[in-house]
Amino acid sequence: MATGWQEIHDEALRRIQSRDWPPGALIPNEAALAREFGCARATVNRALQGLAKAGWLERRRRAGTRVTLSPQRRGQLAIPLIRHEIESKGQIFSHAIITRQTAEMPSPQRAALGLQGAPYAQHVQTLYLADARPFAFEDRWVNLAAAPDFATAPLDRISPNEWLVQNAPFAHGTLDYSAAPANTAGPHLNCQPDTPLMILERRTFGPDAPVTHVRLSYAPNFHLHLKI
Amino acid sequence: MATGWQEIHDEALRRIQSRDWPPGALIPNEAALAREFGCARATVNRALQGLAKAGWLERRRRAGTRVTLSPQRRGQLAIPLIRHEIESKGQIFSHAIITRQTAEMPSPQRAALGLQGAPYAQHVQTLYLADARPFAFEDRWVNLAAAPDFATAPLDRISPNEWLVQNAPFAHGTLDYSAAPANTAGPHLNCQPDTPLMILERRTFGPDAPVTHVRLSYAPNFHLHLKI
DNA sequence: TAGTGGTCTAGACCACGGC
DNA sequence: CCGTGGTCTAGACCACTAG
Repeated sequence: MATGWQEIHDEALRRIQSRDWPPGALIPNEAALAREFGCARATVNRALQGLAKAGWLERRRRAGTRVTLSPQRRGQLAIPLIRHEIESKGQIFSHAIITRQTAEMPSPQRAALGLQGAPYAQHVQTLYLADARPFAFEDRWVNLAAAPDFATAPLDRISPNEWLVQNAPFAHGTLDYSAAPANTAGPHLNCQPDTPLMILERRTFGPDAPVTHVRLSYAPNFHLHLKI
Repeated sequence: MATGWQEIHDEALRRIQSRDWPPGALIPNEAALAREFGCARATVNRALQGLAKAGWLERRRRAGTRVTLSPQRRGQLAIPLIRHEIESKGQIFSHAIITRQTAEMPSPQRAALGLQGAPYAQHVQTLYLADARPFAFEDRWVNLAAAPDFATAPLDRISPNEWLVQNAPFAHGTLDYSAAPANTAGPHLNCQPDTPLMILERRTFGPDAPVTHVRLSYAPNFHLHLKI
């Protein structure tokens, strides 16, 4: 049996899920619940704020707390390093640099990152392997203005993915998953050009400037798994 | 300029991202930070708990608070109703029931839901449309033992998706995205059987029993978008 | 065992926003 | 206006665990 604010959290969630507090209903205010549970109002507040953040409740000053009408569930998607993703399955991780060159960033990537002008960038194609079998093919452009040291990073020893995580901490970014034919990534992943693959396009922004644009083609049978 | 616990949260995050507090480092304890910011320890605690929950800090009693070595970013993936997903893009939502019949649940779905025996279930195939164009094709099995009223749900007026959300609140579930050829969903989505599609397999469990298994084939060009 | 974070309390003030 | 949730405080006790 839980005690403290978690107990109130769990009991409130039970009442919501059991429709004891039906969707859209106003629930008792914090002071009333504090009396009911025999605790301070702050303890109730903590419990209810958690439920509100999780989407079960909607709270407004003066108007009180209501059960969300159609709770929109949120999935927590962990974005691990590819190395960790592979090692957590008990497989051996390795990577191979296919091409690496400094060049002007092409238009599509420039546009995706919102870059003006023609910034110099480094283009790296990398194959990630699990137990020496292709896991994903990565086509990456790095804005050298935001991460100048990347030009001399020892990518034979540390993958571009991991180097950037460790050396170019970022503030925010976007992920975009879609399905597409393997096309030119096919040969690297030992599949036909028309094989459906999961594609991840990722844009990463530092505090001041865009850092990198990545297109990652996962080998066939890749699954993106979430719990809700 | 923020005030209160958010100010401390933001300042701490700035110190982490700027490597003022480098990865792995021990940061000052709560009492010291409370003195620095001129506030109560509870206020510092609230700020740091938020950063810990977001993965930036690791906190342990007696050992203190450390900056996470390789912060694993988490994406928040909202799981909207398909209707809301479409309407939020300014399109008109509609749906059409393709098939609907009560039958014994087949093995793959039974296994996915962990069901023993041969429970009766309802099998529904639904096409979801945005502006009268195919958006997704759904193949769903509903465990009638967990949601008996589904057998008589007016699915011509409310989609299976929405009916279940409103009438069979669930405790937890799993989502599984992958890429696959359209196959038999192709004709419904106006594409060739070999067109790559994003597939969502979803399992939903109520407090007591498994509720439903869904395989959703999204039309071409569907993108799953996340911010991190 | 001693230092750290986790939590609770009783009270207070404030911000918001129905009415 | 005034009831509601949001937050802060000062202090207290507890749970955990490194040393």
